[in-house]
Formats: sequence, structure tokens, C-alpha cells
Amino acid sequence: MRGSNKQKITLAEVAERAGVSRSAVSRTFTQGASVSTATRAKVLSAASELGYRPNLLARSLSTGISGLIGVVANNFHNPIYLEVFDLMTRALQALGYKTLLINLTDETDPDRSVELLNQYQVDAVVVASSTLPLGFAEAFSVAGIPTVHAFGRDNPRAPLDVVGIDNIEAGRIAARRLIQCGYQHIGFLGGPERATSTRDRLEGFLDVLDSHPRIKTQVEFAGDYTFEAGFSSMAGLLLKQPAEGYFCADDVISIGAMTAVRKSERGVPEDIGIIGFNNMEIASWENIRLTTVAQPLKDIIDVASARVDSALKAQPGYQPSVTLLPCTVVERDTLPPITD
Amino acid sequence: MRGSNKQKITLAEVAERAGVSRSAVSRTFTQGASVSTATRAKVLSAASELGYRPNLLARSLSTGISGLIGVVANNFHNPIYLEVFDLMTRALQALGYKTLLINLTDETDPDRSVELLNQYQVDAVVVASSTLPLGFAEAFSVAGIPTVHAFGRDNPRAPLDVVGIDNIEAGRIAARRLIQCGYQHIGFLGGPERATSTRDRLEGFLDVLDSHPRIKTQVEFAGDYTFEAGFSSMAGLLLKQPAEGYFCADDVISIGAMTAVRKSERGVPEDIGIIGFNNMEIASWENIRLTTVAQPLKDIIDVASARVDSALKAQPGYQPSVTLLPCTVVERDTLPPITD
DNA sequence: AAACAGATTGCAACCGGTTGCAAAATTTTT
DNA sequence: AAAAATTTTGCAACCGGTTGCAATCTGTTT
Repeated sequence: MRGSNKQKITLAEVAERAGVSRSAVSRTFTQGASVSTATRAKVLSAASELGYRPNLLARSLSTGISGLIGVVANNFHNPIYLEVFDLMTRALQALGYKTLLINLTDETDPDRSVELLNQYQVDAVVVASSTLPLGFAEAFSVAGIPTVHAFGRDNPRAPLDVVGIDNIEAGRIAARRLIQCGYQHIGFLGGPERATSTRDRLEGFLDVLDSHPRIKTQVEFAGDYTFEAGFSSMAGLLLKQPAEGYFCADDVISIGAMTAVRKSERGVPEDIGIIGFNNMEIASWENIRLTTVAQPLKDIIDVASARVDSALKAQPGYQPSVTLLPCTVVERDTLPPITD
Repeated sequence: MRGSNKQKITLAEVAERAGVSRSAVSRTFTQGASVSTATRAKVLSAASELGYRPNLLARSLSTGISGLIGVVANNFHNPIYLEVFDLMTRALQALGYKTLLINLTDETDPDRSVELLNQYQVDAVVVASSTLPLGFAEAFSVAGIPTVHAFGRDNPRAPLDVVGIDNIEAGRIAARRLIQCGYQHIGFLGGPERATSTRDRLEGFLDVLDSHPRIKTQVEFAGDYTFEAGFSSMAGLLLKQPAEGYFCADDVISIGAMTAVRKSERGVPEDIGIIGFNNMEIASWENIRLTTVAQPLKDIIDVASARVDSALKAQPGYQPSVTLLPCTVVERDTLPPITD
């Protein structure tokens, strides 16, 4: 019935109980410190009798290492981020870090964000976003916080760790796949027009199409990574002359677009083909079965967290690096099958 | 080009620059402390010239307050949690707290979790789960960490703050709505059989049906809150004698079930009606349009974070309380319209 | 048994703040 | 103008750990 052992046991109490100095206790709880097995045993038993747990805040204060990693995100509406958070927290927890989740949903000022992060005393931050302006990751890094940008892209101005995919190549992959369908009119339905990820994918997309001058192309942007954005953009397109096949910037947008197509009495893929992007869980649902470009989510996260780890353990001369992982298309039912 | 102001400015440096004592500086940055306006001005200007930011870890160490709130979740596959995380981080950030996101996905031992939390020095934890065994929230609370259980239910063994919905009543609401359709055979397709939320909803559901002895009932459990679970459970049901209408424990399960029904050449709602639970974003999509029982997500989160806040600021005699918010059904297209 | 190297230990200072207390300064009262 | 009341200030101890350094212990080596 009692709230019980609320009072925290401190190092000093353990030391007294074990009949040793505070240093001895500290050392038993520190990797690779010098303690005799006899002392360690005494300390350990005293500690467990008292139920001692080191106070990480205090430790952080003296070591200057908090073990806190800020995970910065600004899009809490796209289901892909749930997968990202899952993988990220697990990876970080496995490495002994704690995840401070920071929601920048309606934050526009990089400096204020830096201030936020700084106050939190995070050891490092991983920016998990493809839509946050490059300035954010840059600002963190400039403020002296080791930063890795997941789902980011190379930023020539500030050298920082980037892990993501080659969006330009992803655009090419989608374009090639669409061309394989024999379409003579191909569309690009992008996400936010300003996002670098959108622009990169468009670049690769047009790059491939450029060498097929016969094929007509169409470019449109859904403002948002949402169902409604995909739905209404496509609805608008249908009123004009729609293309035969589209590369949509995201699975959620794709599903919106597909829904609009079907609502107009046209068939997917018979009348209009769609290839999405992300391969989120929902894309495999029986009632969706979206053909889509998959990014290697788990790999990205694993590399990103490993990068955090090594940035923190790094020698003085640590150099950030850019890792771009390859995408693959996963075939389902929203494009006609390849018949070669 | 430089990494620039990496070195942290400390209180002492500001004090020196401003020509005052360290206490004076500290007091300027503490709410409601006694400083003359003259001193405050000197400190403030020195601080801003130097770019001083208080070190929150150090502050936490002396005040005993970390400002960290552990948000514990164990289900990163249901999109509803993305909405939960969004609302929760914003609410907590607005109150000046930081969100430590803890992923208990494959954690089964409450004591180990307590240890985890304790090391993190969180001020409080909010358990955001309806499927975590009651023992977890209880263990946190017993360990002396103020705990609020969101989406939880009353736990007679341990008095703790609970904010959620009345699942029993939710079951009744769904049952009544199904009865309104005139169905003579009604089914319950629950989530994990062991989860208290599932059991409570079933209890309310059967409670209402008990007073309609003519109506046949059917009870089935999808093991998981996933599309596949809903799909395959319903597929199984269709092989036998399916009911005319189902209350599914979750929107994702509902969508799976609906897909199975349609795949079998039956119509929703013509042949089989479905009412879901949660009203997640996806339920409103044009190609889904799921009739569902909505829980007041934002209210739950707001109350939960307010509860955290007051538990931390509480006077000695603080008593935890249980808040159950009402659910409502939102009409869409998976049940026949009410015609009275 | 003396000399020496290496391992273990405790002291004391430090990490960067907060805060009770008494002294100093200021304001109010008489 | 002196006394009393109030506000502001700095000192120094404290929060709970870590760690460099010198002293002490151990175990070898000769």
C-alpha cells in the first residue's frame, strides 16, 4: 500500500555500507575502471541490498555526456514516421541511448529549435525528415551538436552526416518503370514543391524522360503528404488530360490519387497506372496493393544510429560522411505487369 | 566554416562579466526569485553577449526535477499512435516538458522497464497503451514515479491516474448502433483477447445484447491490431455463418475485415455491416469511409498531460483520479443509414 | 629481504547549477 | 534623523556523481 522506496539511495550511502570510499563505488559502476574484485564484490552486494541506482543526471553532469539523442521530426501525419520512430527508438535503445522526441510540426525558426535542443543537453540529434529545410540540420550542426540527417541530402554548405536514399536515382527508377509500361504520356505527382526530396526525384525523373523525347510528360505537385492532397490533385488532373501513368511522391498521396481515379469510373491500372513511393505497411494491404518504390527504411535507420554512435565516440579528426542507399521497386497491382 | 561556439558558457563566466555573484545570475534565470531590476539588466546583457544558456542537467541535479516525461508505448504499428505521439509531444512541449519516448515493443518484464525509466530520471511517465498489462503502470507507480495511464482503465490494486474512455460504455454504444440496423445476428470482432480494453468492450457489448435475447451473437478475437489479423479473422468467419453486422475493435482491423468481406463478393454494408473503433485519419478516406466509434483523442491527451503537470506540482496530499471520457459514433458508409 | 613495478585506493576538486541564511542595502515608518 | 521593515545580495554548502593524483598495497624480481 505504501509508495515505498521513493527516497533515492546515493553513492555515499553505498560507500558507507560497503566500508569503502565513494570513488570505489563510482568505479565499480564505470566501465573499465580499476577496482579489485574484492572491493567490487563488497560494493555490489551493498548496492543491491540498498537498491542503489546511479543517478544518470549527475553522471551526465560530470562526464558531459547525457546519453540523450534528440530525434527531430516535423511530420506526424504520414504513417511512415511511425515505422521510423519504431525502428529509431529500438536502434537507439539498443545502443544505450535515450530518445528525446522533438516535434517541430509548427516550428519555422531554426534558431529557436537550436535553442530548444541545446537546453535539452542532447549529445546529438538525428533529423528525421525529408521536408525540413536544409537550414535546420545545418543550424544544429553549426551550434556544435553532432547531427545526422536521415532522409536528407547532401548539403554543400555544411558538412554533416547524411543517411538517405539517392532521390535523383529514385526518380530515374520510377521513370524507367513507367516507360516499361509503354506509356506515351507520363506524369509526376510530387509532394511539397519546395522540398529538396521532391525536387531531386523530379530531376531524376525528367533526366530519364529527356532521352525519350516522344513521351509526353506532365508535372504536378500535391502540396502535402496527405490523402486529400493526392485525391484532389488527381481529381484536378482528371478534369484536364490525364497521363497514362503517374509516379506519386508518396504512398499516401498515391492512395489518394488512386481513389480519385477509381471514383471517376476509370480503372487502376487499366486506364491509369500508379507507382508510389515508400512502401509503407499500408501499401501491401489487400485492398490497396500499391506498386511502389521502396526505400530501405531499416537500413537507413541502422546506419543513422550507428553514425550517431561513432560521431560521439569519435576521435578529434572525425569527418562526416554521406551515405545513399539504393531503392527498389516492389511490384504489386497498380501498374500493368511487365511483359518482356 | 568553423564549428564555432562549441564551448559552453557557464553561470560563473556570466557572473564575472556582469560583476555580480553567481547567485545573482542564477536568480535572474529562476522564476520568482529576488533580484533588483538593475542587477537583472546587467546579468541579462552579459548573458546575451556571451550567448549563455543554462545547463538543464545541472539545474535538474540540484532541483531534483528533470523536466523529462517518459512516454511509454508498445504498439508502433497502429497509425493511431502517430496521432497520439503528435498530440502528446505538443501538449508536453507546451507545458515545458520534454518527451522521452520509450519503446516497449518487445519488453515483457515490468521490473526491467522500471529500472530503465528510473535510470532515465524521468519526473513522471505516461503509459500510452491499452494493451500493456496493468502491471506495468502499477510497477512504475510503486517504484515512486508519478504515473498516468492514458487509454487505461481503473486498476483497483494500485491507485493511479487514469485517463481514457469508458470501454464498457463504448461496447454498449456499438451494440446499440448495430441493433438499430435491425440485425438479428450481431458479431464482436475484438482485438487481443487478453487486453482489458477488449474485455471491457465485450462486456458492454454483451450487456446490451443480453436484453435482446432474440438476437444471435457471435464473438471472435483478432489477435492483433493489424490489417492481416482483421482480414484473416473475417475470412474465417465468412466460411462459417457470418453475422449481419460486426463491431470491430479497431479501425485497422475493421478495414482488414471489410476487405475480406468485399473480396468474398459480398457488399459492405449491404450484406455485412461494420462499425469500427478509433476514428483514425484513415477511416475518413474516400475509399474507406468507415463508420466508427470515435474516442476523444485530443481530450484524453490534454487531460493526461495536465494530470502529469499537476501531479508534479502537487501538494503532499495529491490523490490520483480516474477520468473516463465519452465516445461518440461517427457515421459514414459501412453501416446502413438509420431510418427512424 | 630489499627494490621495484603495477594495481588499487582515497582525497579532494570539479561538473554547473540552486538555495538557506545572514549581512548589506534600500525603503518605509515614526 | 533614527528605528524598523523590507528587499537585495553574496557566501558557502549542496545536488550525486567522476577523475587526476599521490599514497598505499600487492606481487615480482633479484
